[in-house]
Amino acid sequence: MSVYPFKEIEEKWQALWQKERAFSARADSQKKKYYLLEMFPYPSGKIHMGHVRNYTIGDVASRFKWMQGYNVLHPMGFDAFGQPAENAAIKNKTQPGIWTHKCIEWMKIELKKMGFSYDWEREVSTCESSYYKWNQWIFLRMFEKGLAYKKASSVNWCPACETTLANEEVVDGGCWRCHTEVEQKDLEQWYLKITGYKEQLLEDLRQLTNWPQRVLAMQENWLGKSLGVEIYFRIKGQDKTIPVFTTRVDTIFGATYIVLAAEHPLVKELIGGSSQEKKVLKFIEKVSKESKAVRTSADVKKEGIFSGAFAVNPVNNEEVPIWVADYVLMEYGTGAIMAVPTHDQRDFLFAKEHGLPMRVVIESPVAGRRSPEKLTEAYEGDGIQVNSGQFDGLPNKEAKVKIAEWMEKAGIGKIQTHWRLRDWLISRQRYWGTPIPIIYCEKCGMLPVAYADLPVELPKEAPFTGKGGSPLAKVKEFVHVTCPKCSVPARRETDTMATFFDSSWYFLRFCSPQFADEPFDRREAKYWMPVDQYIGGIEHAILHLLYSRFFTKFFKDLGMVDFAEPFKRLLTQGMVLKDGEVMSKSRGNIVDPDLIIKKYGADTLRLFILFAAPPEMELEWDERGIEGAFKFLNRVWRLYESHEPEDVMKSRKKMHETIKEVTEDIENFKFNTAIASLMEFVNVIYQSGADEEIISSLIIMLSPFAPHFSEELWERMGNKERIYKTKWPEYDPKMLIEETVTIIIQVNGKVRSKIDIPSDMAEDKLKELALADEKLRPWIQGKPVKNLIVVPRKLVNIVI
RNA sequence: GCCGGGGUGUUGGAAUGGCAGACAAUGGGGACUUAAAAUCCCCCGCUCGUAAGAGCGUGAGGGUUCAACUCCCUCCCCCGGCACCA
Repeated sequence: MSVYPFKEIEEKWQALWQKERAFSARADSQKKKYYLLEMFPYPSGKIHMGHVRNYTIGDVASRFKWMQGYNVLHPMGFDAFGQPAENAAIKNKTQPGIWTHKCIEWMKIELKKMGFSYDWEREVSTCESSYYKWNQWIFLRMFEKGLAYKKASSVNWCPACETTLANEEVVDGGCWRCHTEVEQKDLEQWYLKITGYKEQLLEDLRQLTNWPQRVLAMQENWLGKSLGVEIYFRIKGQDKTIPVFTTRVDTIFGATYIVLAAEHPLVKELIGGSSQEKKVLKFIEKVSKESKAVRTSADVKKEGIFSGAFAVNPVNNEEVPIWVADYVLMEYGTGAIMAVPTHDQRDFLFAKEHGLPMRVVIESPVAGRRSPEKLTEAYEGDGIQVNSGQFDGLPNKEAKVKIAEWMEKAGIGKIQTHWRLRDWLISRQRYWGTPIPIIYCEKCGMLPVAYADLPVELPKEAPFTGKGGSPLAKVKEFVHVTCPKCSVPARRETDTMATFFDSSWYFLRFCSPQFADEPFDRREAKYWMPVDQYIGGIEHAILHLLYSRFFTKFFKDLGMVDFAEPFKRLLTQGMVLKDGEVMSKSRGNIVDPDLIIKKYGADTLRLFILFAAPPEMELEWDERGIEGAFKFLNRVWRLYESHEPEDVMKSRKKMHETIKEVTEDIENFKFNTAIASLMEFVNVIYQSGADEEIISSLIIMLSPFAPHFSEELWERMGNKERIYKTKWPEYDPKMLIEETVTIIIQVNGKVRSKIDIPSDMAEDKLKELALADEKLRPWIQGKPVKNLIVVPRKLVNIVI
């Protein structure tokens, strides 16, 4: 088989692009900028198909924008801090820094083999002190503003990684990295007050019209804003109230008892001296030994005990018993609930178990009025208010608002907004991360490191073992400092920052990667930002994208940027599957991109991965598809070797059509159909021949997809200028106008005939022709024509 | 349960409300070849039919329309996010 010499060609052009600094970008206010960014990788040492897909999608867009005359910023770097490097270093008895640098070098080689058009002069690695210095700088600014703070609380703890985790890093109750079940631990830790931006984070989602719906939905879910009412239940015979929180204030008239969490501080006061005291205390002790998981598990029976006290429902002054139960948790809401057994399934089960009263207050439009005794489960749906005083007869959704407003006015409740979002825990008890720039002095307390003293360098060596707390705490030279205020011996903070801190602003650093005064040069950022197109995996839909949005809003408040959202458009590419499953080491179904490059070349791999599915959809790996892409490139290669200038009118027309389609498709990231159009174009050229112009346009349009291949043919055709600098072709709209068009003729919407007519034929004439069509005779003969619809240049529908 | 995205040939996937299945993969046939591979050309949704052709067909059922994969309603299934959050 004679195949084109892809190996030589690819090596040749990769070297030339590098030598010519082909894709280095410079801010230029005269030129329209385009900032194209793909999520930078963690330097594992090897690229996988997910990277190949992500970066190929970006590369096509980048090359296309260059050719359209944009000033393109297309940088690449490495998210280089993090646990895997530390674990690998432990395993291989080396230093994470050494290991990481090696990985970066290997990875760069692989990325270069793919022919990606990066501006390598802007490369950054987050593990360099020239980068993490600015993490510390940002942290200190946040500290000044009260947005970085330390507090003791119950935190997520991964016992395998021996470190804390942010809420966003807990997936299905397990560590996002190693899936070990996460425990709760009481620790004093550093937090970032992301909740200070919750309203904006939610509000600004509406600006992000070019983000995928599902990402917006996931972020909205995560922020979790819910409207509710805090209701005050007076305790009978006492001058105290119990606040409860509800999102279903429409069911308040059905609240027949209230429940306190076992840990609720009021419990002990309520039972003091009562006959119930001993029993309740015993119950509390029992509950305190149960884990949260058991208490909130759906299949474990809810246990509880009557406190002996009563409260008064403020809407109807009804006395209701106060219970203590395990299914109510102190962490949620106020640690106390109003129980509406008819309209909340948890309360229903509890009430049945303990023989508590029930009252229906919302009538289902389907089932109608039912007595509580007949209920087999709570009705949690919508309906009409009953037994609800002046609100009877209202739809519950309406009543919800009215009741809330009425209660607030009467001073018996307060409308409240609850959020799911919690502050971001950033302390990690690991070595390979940015040191938190804080000093503790026995006299002066907690002090920030002075800006002039940044960076706080991560010591080159530390006794990291993955066990036994922060490794930095064991490095004496690191820990022991003198207090910057009073000069007595003091010690440094020894936790490091979560690595998501590093990646929350790297897109800004790329604008001015060597800038030495601040994290980024404001003027450069003003020119390049926001990112016009961001591309990455859906797995970052919450974590990284939410944190980056938060940082951007913070920079805006500091006056460092003048925009609130960092990423204008977002594309989340689908995963690469093999045999219907995600490619992963543990499944053993990985296809190594390097082997494919060796066998077929990078251009073939790029072409296949773009052709096999639209970017945002899952892609099933198919070796035969690779063959197909390879065959296509060879077919184009032979075309160049032997094209004949025959009667090329047909090919020329097709050329203009193809330019239109490919241009529009690339703009809309529909690369699979863009490639399909190019294949059609080649098929037409095989039939009808081509001249220089036609071949040139084909090669140019192919170049974002298969850049080495196209560059080579372009040169062989005698062009001096590189193809990556060539102007993207434009089509002539006149060439798209057909002289004759095929008209579909339908009878009652079914295709019965087709005719070719001059495209400028008058409508009346067309109608006449259509009605006279021989093929239609059996269908319309003897039947009156009721209606005749003509869609110009497309079809005629005869309604009979 | 709530929110979001999907469901089209043997397969990956195409179709501003206007010829369903572009382009490819698989399969079949032909040309070239001593032969094979490669290459070039042709065919390829299902049913009936020698054929011409007809009927059916985009998860199911309704609706709107001259015309529905596309818009509306009800339902089923798959994927993802959130969830005993009061």
